Formats: sequence, C-alpha cells, structure tokens
Amino acid sequence: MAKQVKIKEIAQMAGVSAGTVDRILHNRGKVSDKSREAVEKVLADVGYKYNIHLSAMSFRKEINIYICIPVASAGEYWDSVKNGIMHALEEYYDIDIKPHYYFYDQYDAYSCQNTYKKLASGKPDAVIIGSTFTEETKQLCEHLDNNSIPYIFVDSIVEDTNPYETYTTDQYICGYLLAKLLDAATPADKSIAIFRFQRIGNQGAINSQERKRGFDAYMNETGKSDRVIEATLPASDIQQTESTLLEFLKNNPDVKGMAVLNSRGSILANTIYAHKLHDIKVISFDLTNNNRRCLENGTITTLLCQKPELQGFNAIKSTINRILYNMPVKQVHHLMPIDIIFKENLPLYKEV
Amino acid sequence: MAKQVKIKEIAQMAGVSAGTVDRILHNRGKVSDKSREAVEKVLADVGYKYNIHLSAMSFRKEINIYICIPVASAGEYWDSVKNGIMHALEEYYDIDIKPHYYFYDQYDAYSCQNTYKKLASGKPDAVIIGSTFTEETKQLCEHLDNNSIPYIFVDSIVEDTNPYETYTTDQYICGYLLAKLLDAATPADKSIAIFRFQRIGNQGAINSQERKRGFDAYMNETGKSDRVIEATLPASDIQQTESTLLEFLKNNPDVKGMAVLNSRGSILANTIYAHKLHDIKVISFDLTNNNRRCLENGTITTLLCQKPELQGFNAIKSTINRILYNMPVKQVHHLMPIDIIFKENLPLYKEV
DNA sequence: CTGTTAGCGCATTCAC
DNA sequence: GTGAATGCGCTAACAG
Repeated sequence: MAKQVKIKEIAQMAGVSAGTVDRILHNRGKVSDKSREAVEKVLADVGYKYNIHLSAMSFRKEINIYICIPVASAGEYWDSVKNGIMHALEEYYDIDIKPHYYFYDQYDAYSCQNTYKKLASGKPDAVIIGSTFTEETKQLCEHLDNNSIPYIFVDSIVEDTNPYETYTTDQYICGYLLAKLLDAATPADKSIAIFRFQRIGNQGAINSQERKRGFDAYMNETGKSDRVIEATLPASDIQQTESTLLEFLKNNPDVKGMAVLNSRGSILANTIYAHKLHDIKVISFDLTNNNRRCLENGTITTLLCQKPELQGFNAIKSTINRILYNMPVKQVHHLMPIDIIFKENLPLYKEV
Repeated sequence: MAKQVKIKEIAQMAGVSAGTVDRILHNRGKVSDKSREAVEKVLADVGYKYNIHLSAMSFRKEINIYICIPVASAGEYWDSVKNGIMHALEEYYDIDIKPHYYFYDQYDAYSCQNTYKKLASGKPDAVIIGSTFTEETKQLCEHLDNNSIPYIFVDSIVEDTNPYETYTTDQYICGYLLAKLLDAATPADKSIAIFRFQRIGNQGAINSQERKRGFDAYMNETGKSDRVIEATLPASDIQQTESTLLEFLKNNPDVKGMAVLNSRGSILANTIYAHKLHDIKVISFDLTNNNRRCLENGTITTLLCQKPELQGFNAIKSTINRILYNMPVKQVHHLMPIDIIFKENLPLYKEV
C-alpha cells in the first residue's frame, strides 16, 4: 500500500505551486508547456490519485445528473433501477449531486419524445438513459454529443451513439440459458412454447430479439428445434392476453414448458394457475414483485435477472467519477452477471 | 433530498459550539446534561449524518484493521475474499486504514493457534475473521470480547461468539439447490454420489454439514433418497483421492451425478475427464480458477458460489462505518445471494 | 465542562 | 501563467 501522495508534494517535486498542479490535473486554465511537462513527469512517476470527496467538497458546485428512464410502480423492473440510483446517491451523500428525474411512459412514444424535449432544454452535467425508443434516443444522443454532454446507458444500448459507458447484460446468453433451463425442466417428449408480445414501434423488442436468438441457438445446437412452438400474444390488455393464451394451450395440449422473453411471466403464470394447468413450467425474466410472488407459489419455475439495481448504482458511481476526474473518454461496456433464481434461493434476494 | 445539515448549524440551533456537538456525536469527552439534551433534541429533529470522509481526514489517526483468514494461492476461495477486502480498501483509499494481514494454514490447527496468539497481542480497532477451527476461534473471540474489540465473521459463523456483523450465506439452501440441480441434470434411472472429505478436527466441515442437510432434505422431500450413494474420499493427497474415486466408480457404474459439497469439484472432474467418463455430471462450490477451467471445458456442470469478494468488500465497509460512526452494537447477519454458474454465464463473471 | 483555533487536502480567487 | 490566501466540514488540542 503506497502512501497517498498529496497535491502539495507533487507541486514541490515539480517545482511549481499547488494551484498549477490542480490546473493540470483538471485540464482547466492555462499552463505553460514547461510547467505541464514537469508536473506530468512527476505524476507519471508517483501515480497520484486525489481525494474525490474532498475534491467534490471544495468544488462548491452541485453536479446535475439527469436521469431519464421509464416510470414504474413499486416492484417493477425500472423501479429497481431507480432504487439502485437512489442507493448510490445515499452512498455518495457527501458529494453534492442533484438528481433530476425525467420519467416517461415506456409504452408511449409520444411521452418519450416530450420528455426528451424537456430534457434537451436543460444543462445537465451528465445524463443516464434507460432507452426504449430507438429513433428518439438516437436524436437525443446526437443533441447531447453536439453539446458535449456525457451520457450513459443502462439496460440496453442504442446503436450509433457515443455513451461514455453502458451497463447491460448479454441478452444472447440470457436466451440461451433460458432455453437450457427450460429444456431440462420440461419432460423430453413434451413441447415448449415461446411467446412474443405484440408491441408497437419500440425497442423493448431489441433485448427480446437478442434473447430469442440465444434461445434458438440452444435449440438448434441440441437438435431440439422441433420441440418449440412459437406464439404471439397481444400486449395491450391482460384480458386478451389470457384468452389468447388459453386458446393456444387448448390447441397445443402438448406444451409443458413456456418461455417468456420479457418480465411478463407472471401474467401467463397466473393464468395457468387459475386454470389448474399445474404441470406447465414457466421461465421468465426480472424479479418484479409479481414474478416474485409466482416464484414463491411455484407457478414460475425460474427467473433470470439482470441486476437492475446494480446497473443503476454503478451508473451513478461511474458518472461521479467521470465528472469529478474529468477523465478522457474511454467508453466501456459493462456486462452484468445474470442471476438465476429459483424458489429456493429467492429468500436471499430480499436484501440488496 | 433534504439538504445536508452541517455541524456548525446544529451547534447554533442548540446554542452551543461545534466542539460540543462533536463530543456528543462521538461519545467522547465530558458534556453537561444540559448541553447534551439540547443537542440531542436538535439532532433528532434534523437527522444529521456527518461526512465520514472528512471525519476520517480530520481524525488524523489510522484505523487498524486486523484481517485473519486462511492463506490462499491466486484464484482460490480465500483469495477472492482477500481481493474483496483489497478492493474495498481502494474504494475507501481516502480513509486512513491500515490493514494487518494474519494468514494461517486452514489445514493446520497449530498454525491457526499461533496466528491467533500473535493477533491477540496487538491492539486492533476491529478484526475480520474467516474461521476454520471452531474451538480456537471461540477462545480468540472471548479475548476480543474482554477487550471490547469488535469483530466480524466472513464465510461462516462460530457459535457462542458476539460478532457485530457476519457475512455468510444459507448453506442449507445451497445444499438443497445443489440436489435439485443435480437431480435435474442426471438421468432419472441413474444414481447420484455425494462425497465427504476426511478432514481433521476443523470446522470447514460446518458449512459442508449444513449443505449436506439441505441436500438430504431435497432427496427426502422428493422421495429420491435411494438414488443417492454416499462416499468418503481422503483429503490428504490428490493421488489417493483419485484412486479412491476411480475405485468407487468402478464399483458403482450406475453413478452419473456427483455432488461435491466443497470447492474440490475440479479434482474429481479432472479425474473423470482423464478417464473419459464423460457422461458423469459434477456440481460443486466456489468459482476457483480450477473450477472455472472445468466449467469451461464442460467437466463441471454447475457451480454454486457464495460471493466471497462481496463478503470481503462488505466486511471492510461495515467495519469502517462501525468504527467511524461508533454506532451502538446492532448485530446483523447478512446472507449473501448464491450465484448459480453454468458454462454459458461464466463469461459474465470475469469482471467483479 | 466549553469555546476557540489550527490544520487536514483540495479548488478557487485574486494579486502579481 | 503563477503563487499565495481563503474557505469547505470536521476533529484535536489548548486555554479558559
């Protein structure tokens, strides 16, 4: 453990004053080439890292972080992301961060556009984006790029943008794992259904598509593609989803495993439970309150989760470091581990 | 988000000076009942929380944390715990923490005794204990209790002690899950072997015993106890382990699933691989380098992991809060989630 | 017992 | 361009 070097010591070593070192560390103000060289040489030698908390305190300016994600009720997916964010804000309570929440309706492109418009009129130090609508997000990012406002993605990545970091997971692997687990849970002579939800013009689909690719890959590799039956359910209202599902199951009595590529597993699980179709296994995504309940009562077999809290937490943490250290842009894509949750280990997920 | 109240403001509100508030906050120095009452009333009103980083800086004393865990080579279980600890020390680099490492040989009670003896002669502010030998640890804790030195357990808990916090997981659930996963992975008409390692007088066994209970519970509940064959392997040297295992498998050709209740899965996996017994499924514990390799090449089917890094990390984090905030002792047992790792999601565990 | 003062490491401001 | 002075919130040491 090398002892922490202080800014003053560096100044001394380089034969300048602390002020000059500070200017160089933060790329602000003007410094002669001579001083810069001298300081940078010392810096390279000692591996200096300054105290981010003191730095923030002395900064005496608040950091404005805009957080733009879908609205969510308690216990839903995006609520977990938000919790992670708030958790991080508590952790860094000593740094003067001012969060500005911009919530939009993930089922309403219009709401998203409006929210983005409002956001674009502000002057954030950084933006955290949970994207749902691809085209709209691209435009927003273009605006942010033009104003050199850094932004970070959680949950999913939008192409042709330049986030300084992203927190997502590998959806292909998710889909592959789902297939593997469902295959093992379903009797070999029975069929597996995979459901697609009709949604309009949004990208929630992007994650699902990638999951579908992984799912198909497993089935192909293991030569079990003919076990699989694809079906489409309406996403609009639950009533219709239920009746369509029941109709489907009536026509395909062989189906004993159901793959749900988004977090709506509980809807299907509740339906089959209500109709006493107890031998059908369901695997779905995300530890929402509804899914949690289904896992508890056994109507959902397994859940795959992509650590939304951690994504939110890390997004804030990275952003603070990004802004305070004013680091050069080195874009990093962080992939979160996938939690595999059964009824048994569910109790261990009470605490975060 | 309530604005942070400063110590000076509190002092003003209570009609005393900052020094007095500080004395009350930290229970140090003497304060008149009158002042104390006034300040505490204000404190209760505003929910003050002081800046731990500034506090540590002004403290100008180093915090001595003793870390007493088994030695480990790179990539072994206890190495991960250590990594988590070092990771936390980096995270809190601005707080002057001086770690003192006391490593002992987890297979040698004598080494443990010696290490504990050395440790007991020091004056730590807090101790992090990864226990292996129950009796020795009990004695150590008694000594620490007598000197009111706080201590915290990682990985396992020793009875009749008073740690201020513990970081472990539910080993019963681990065993139950292992049984469930192995049951699903092994053809229904084949047998499952569960292995016990002979070790002398230590407690590493305690976690394993609890896992065994969970394993048995699953088998009983599902009426599959007669699928299970128990076996004992020598823990001393690998040569002997291998030959005993091969002998066992020769006598029990029906065994197609193997449960290993500790992290030694790779030893068995390598053996069956070398002898081309490719259809035997192995499930074991902990993401050690050896196990990781086996998961990659398919000789281990699944690993259950108890987040050793996070345990180490949180142990430090809690300890810092404990010491700096001088909180009242509220003992908390933290249960870590269990990671379930297959070949497919292994790549997501590169980063921590 | 209590108020005051100096100092921790850093960012800012203002003279030079 | 640069150095010195000042303040941030907190604790320790000292003087009363």
